[in-house]
Amino acid sequence: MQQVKKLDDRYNPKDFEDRLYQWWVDEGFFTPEVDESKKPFTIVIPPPNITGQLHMGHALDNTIQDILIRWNRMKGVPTLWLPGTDHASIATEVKIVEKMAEEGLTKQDLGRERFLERAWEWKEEFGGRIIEQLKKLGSSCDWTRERFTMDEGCSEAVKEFFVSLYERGLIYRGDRIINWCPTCKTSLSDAEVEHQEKEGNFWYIKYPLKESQDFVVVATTRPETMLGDTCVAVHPEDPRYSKYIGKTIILPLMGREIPIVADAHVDVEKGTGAVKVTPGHDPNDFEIGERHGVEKIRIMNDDGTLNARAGKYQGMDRYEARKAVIRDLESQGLLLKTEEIKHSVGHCYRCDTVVEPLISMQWFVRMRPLAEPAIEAVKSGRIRFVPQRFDKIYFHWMENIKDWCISRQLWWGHRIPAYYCGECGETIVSREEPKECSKCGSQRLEQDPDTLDTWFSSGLWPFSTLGWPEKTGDLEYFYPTSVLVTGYDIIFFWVARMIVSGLDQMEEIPFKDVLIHGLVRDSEGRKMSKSLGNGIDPLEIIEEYSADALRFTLATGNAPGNDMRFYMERVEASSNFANKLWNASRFVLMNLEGLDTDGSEQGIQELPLELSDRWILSRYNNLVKEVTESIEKYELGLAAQKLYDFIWSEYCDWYIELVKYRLYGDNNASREAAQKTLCYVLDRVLRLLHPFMPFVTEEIWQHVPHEGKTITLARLPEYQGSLDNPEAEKDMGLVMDAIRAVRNIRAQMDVAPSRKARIIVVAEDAETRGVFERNKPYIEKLASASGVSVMEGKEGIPGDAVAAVIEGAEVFIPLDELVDIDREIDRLEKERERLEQELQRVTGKLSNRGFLDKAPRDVIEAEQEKEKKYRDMMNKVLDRLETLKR
RNA sequence: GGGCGCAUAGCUCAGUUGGGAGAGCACCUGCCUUACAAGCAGGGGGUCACUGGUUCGAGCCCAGUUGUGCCCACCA
Repeated sequence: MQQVKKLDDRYNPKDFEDRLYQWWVDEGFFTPEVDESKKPFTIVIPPPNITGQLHMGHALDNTIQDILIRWNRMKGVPTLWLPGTDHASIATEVKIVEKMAEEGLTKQDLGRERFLERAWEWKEEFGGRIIEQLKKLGSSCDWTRERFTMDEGCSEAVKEFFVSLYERGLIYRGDRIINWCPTCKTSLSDAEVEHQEKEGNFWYIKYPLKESQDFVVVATTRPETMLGDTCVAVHPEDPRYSKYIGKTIILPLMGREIPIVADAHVDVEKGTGAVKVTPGHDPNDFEIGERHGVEKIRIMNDDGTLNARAGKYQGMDRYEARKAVIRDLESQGLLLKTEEIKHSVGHCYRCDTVVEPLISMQWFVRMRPLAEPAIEAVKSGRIRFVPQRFDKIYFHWMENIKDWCISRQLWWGHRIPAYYCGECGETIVSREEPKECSKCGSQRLEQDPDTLDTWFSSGLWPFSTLGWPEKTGDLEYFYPTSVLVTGYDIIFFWVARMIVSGLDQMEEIPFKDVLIHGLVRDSEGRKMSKSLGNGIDPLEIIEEYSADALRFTLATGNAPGNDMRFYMERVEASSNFANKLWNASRFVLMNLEGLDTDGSEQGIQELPLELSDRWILSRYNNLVKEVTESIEKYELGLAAQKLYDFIWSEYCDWYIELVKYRLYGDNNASREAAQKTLCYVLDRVLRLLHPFMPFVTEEIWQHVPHEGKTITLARLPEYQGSLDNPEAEKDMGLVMDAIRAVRNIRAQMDVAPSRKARIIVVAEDAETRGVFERNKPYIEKLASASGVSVMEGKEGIPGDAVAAVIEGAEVFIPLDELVDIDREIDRLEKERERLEQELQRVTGKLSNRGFLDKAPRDVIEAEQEKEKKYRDMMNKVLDRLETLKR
C-alpha cells in the first residue's frame, strides 16, 4: 500500500527534473539486464561532436530516440541506448588551432605530440559538455556503456577495418584529383563539399595556334587554372574544329606548347565547343588528360597560393592570380569577352572556404564493390527507411558512388596504419606497428602522417561500440541494433557508410529501421545557424519551461521526415499541458480520502461502476490501442496528440467533472468506484505518456497509488477487450449531447451562470429515457440545472420553454420571462438549415444506385442510421418552429 | 539537367488502410464554478493550390499545371 502524499501546489519542474534524473542514473534503471530469452531493443546514439553544444537538432533527434527507448523499456524488453561522442577530427582540430592562434602558436610550433596532448586536454575539458546537456533533456542512455570514437576499442576497430579492406584490395593509395580546402589544409571527401550557387564570370580567352595567325577560343570560370593547361580538347566530330585536331597551341602567359586533342567528352553545345584542359585541377580534365597522355601540372600550394609551376604568378593567392591573369590576357588582347553567369561552386562544409580540386597522393576506399550489398540490403527490405521515400536518395547515391578519399592532412584522428620503408620505399599496412620492413628488413620505417576521415570511424559505430573486433557478449546480444534515428542531412555521411561497413565486417545489417527526421527551423522557416544568430538554445527552453515541455513540443505537430518550425507558443502549450496534468493529478490525490488501493485494481470491472466510469474506461482502452499502434509505426506525433486530447478533453474536462459530486457525496460505494477509476486511468495514462514527458509523469506517479519502484520500469498498459464498452460510449454520448445543448442554449440566451434552470428531457424511446433517468445528476451538475425531469411526451411543458433537439430526444429549458421568441426562432432556423444540409448529403448517397450496390454493408447501414437520426431531429425542429410561430 | 518534398482555418501544422474537414495559437462572448485564469464554458472562421482522371464516393489514389523549398550532378 503506497502512502498517498500531496503534490506541490504548483507544477514546478525545476524542483524535480534534475533530482529524478540523478535518481534514475544512480539506481541504474537505464542499464539493461541481458536476458537471452528475450530479444533486445537497441539504439546507438548518433554521437555528437565533442566540439558541439546541444542545439535543437540534437534535442529533436534525442527526444525521438528517448521516446522509442523508454517505450520499449516499458514493454519489458531489455533495452539499450548506447551513448557516446565523436572526436570530429576536422571540427575539433579547427577549434584547437584557433585557440592556439590566440596564443600566437601554430601547429608546427608545437609539433604533433604536443598538439595531440592539447587536443586530449581539450577533449577532457569540453568533450563531456554535450553529454551533460543530453542528460538535462532526460535521455535515458546507459551511461555505463558510454563510448568515444577515439577510445581504445574504437581505435582498434578502425585499424581492423582499414587493414581488412586493404588486404582485400579495397583500399588503395594514389595520386588522384581530390577536393582540397586551403583553409583547413586537408583533403575532403565528395560528401564534405557543399555546392552553392554563386555569381561568377565566364571568361572567353583566345589561345593562339603555333606558327599561325589563327586561334581557338576557350571559355572558363577559373582563368588562373590556364597556367596549368596541358592541352585543349574539342569534339572529334565538331566541324568547326576538325581542322585543328593535332595542331599545337602556344599557351598564353606561359608560352608552353600544348596539343589540340579530340575527345568525345566535350559538349559541342557548351561554351565555345573548345575546352581548356587542366588535368591537375579539374576532375574532368584529369580524365581527359589520362586519355591523351598529357602532363598533369599542379600549380597550387596547400594554402591556395600558386607554386613555382605558375611562373611569374608564383606566390600569389589564387584569387589574386585570377585578377592578374585576366589583366595580363586583356593587355595582350587575348581576352575576347566576359559574361556574367551563375554557377555552383564547391565549399568546405566546415569552414565554407571555396574548395580547390587538385591532384594529391591520398588513400581511397574502392566503394563500388562495397555498395552492391548495401543496395541489396535496402532493396530486399532488410533495412527499411522511414519514411520510405528516403530510400530513393540512398539508392541514387549508392548507385553513383565514387571512391572515397579517406586520408586527411590532420593530426587529430586515427592515424593511418600504413608504414613506409625509408630504404626501399615499401608500404606496409598492419594492425601492429612493424619493427622492420617486410621486404628489405630495414628499420627505417615511418608511419603515414595522415589521419582518417572522421566518418570512417563513425561508420563502425553500431558495432565498434559493442566491442568489435572482439567477440563480446554485448556484440553478440545487441547487434544488429533495432533502429537508427537521424536527420536526412547525414544519410550519405553516416547512414550509408554504417550499412556498408556493417555488411562488410559483421556480415549483417547494422540496424533494421532508419527513422529519418527533418530539420528544426526558426519561426520564419529559416535554418537555425550560428551566423544568422537565429538559433534557439534548447537549454534555455528547458530552463524557462521544462525538459518535458521541450520534448513534447518537438514530438508533436509534424509528420515524420518533414522539417518543423519552432514556436515559443507551442512550447507554452506543451508546458500548459504538463501543468494541466499536474493539477488534474492534484485533484485526484485530494480526493482519495479513505481509499485503500495500490492502483492495480485488476478487478476494476467488479466495482459498482457507473456510466461515466464505464465510459472513461472504454475511452482509455481505445487510447491504449491507438497510442500503441501509432508508436509502433513511428507516428510519435500522432500518439502524443492522442494522449493530449484524451487527458485534456476527456479525462479532465468530462470525467473529473462528472465524478465530482460522487466524491463529495455520501454514497461510499459510488465514491470508491469513482476514486478507483480515477486512479486506475491516471496511473496508466501516466505510463503511456511517460516516454514523451518522463519527468512530470514520474513525479506524479510517485505520489499516486502505484505498484513498483519507478515508472521508467513500469509496464505499459495493454488493450483489454473487456474494457471496451460501445454501449457506455453511446449512452454517455447522449448525456454529453444534452449537456452541451443546454450549455449552448444558456450561452446564446445570455442566461446568467448563477441562474439554475429546470431541465426537461423528452424522449419517446423508453431506453433513451432510462439513460437520462439514471444519469440525471450528470446533467444537473454539468449543465447547471436545478432539476431534471424525463418525460415521454410534451404535455405540461410551458410554451415559452427553449428547446434543443438532439439525437433521440428533446431538451427543454423553461426560462419564462427570459425567452426572446425571435431569437429562439433564429436559433432553430439555423439548426434547421444545418440538418437540411446533412440530410441532403445522406439522402443523396442513399438514393445513389452505385452506392447501394458497391459500398460495404456497414457503411450503408451507418448512412441509413444517420438518415433516420437526422430526419427525426428535423421533424422535431420543424414541429418546434411551428409551435413558436403560432 | 535529374530526384524528392510542400501547397488544408488569420498564423503554424496534423489528418497512413478513400466513407460525415481537425489541433495549437490568434479572434469574439460569458465566467476567478473549492485541480488548474498556465483555467472553464460557448462561438465565428476552410470551393483541403489549379485542371483532368479513376471510383458509388477523393484532402487522401493517378496524370498534368502553377507556386515554393530542398537534395544530387564532371552546367569546362
